[in-house]
Amino acid sequence: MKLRRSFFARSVHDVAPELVGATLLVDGVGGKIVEVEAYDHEDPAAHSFHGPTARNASMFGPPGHAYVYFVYGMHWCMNVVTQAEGTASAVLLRGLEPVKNVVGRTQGPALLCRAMGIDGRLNGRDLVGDTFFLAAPSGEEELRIVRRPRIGVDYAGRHWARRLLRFYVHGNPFVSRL
DNA sequence: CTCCGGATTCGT
DNA sequence: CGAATCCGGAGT
Repeated sequence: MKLRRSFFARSVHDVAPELVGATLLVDGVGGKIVEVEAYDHEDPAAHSFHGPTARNASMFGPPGHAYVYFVYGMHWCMNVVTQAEGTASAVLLRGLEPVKNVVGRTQGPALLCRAMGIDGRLNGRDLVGDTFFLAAPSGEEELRIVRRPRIGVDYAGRHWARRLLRFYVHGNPFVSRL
């Protein structure tokens, strides 16, 4: 079942864990999301924390759209925008299990984007579409979800750095790190 | 306008 | 642990 707008128009804390197990399709390339991180609109680690800019504009846009950003001068990372338009929270995709036409490694936010052919062209694109969308988990398989602190956000301060905002499938080999 | 450093990855 | 390599955001 394709995920609808209403799925994304909720708190990022509800959406993030539910995205684990969902399948992402990008122009014929597909993979199952096995690791994500939640970025709350009040989180100092969120790119939206200091207000809207040209770079993070799509985070402030309507839910169910992609926020794709360029980092370290060489990598693309993709987020799924959640909550109401104007409330900039998003879910970073960090690990993906190849399902269809995926070439290369998918462990880590940047490798995932490279393997799926995701780059700046998809920034701001609607994820509730025909060739670009997310599908809910089958429901048949049992998913043991692990909650852990996020990767690389120590600068956000103890409180936010320690929060369990990283979610992944227990034991899945496509999770970026243990 | 300059400067710092990052939601990373890879090689040493 | 440092390099690669770009640009947003904060400070001067």
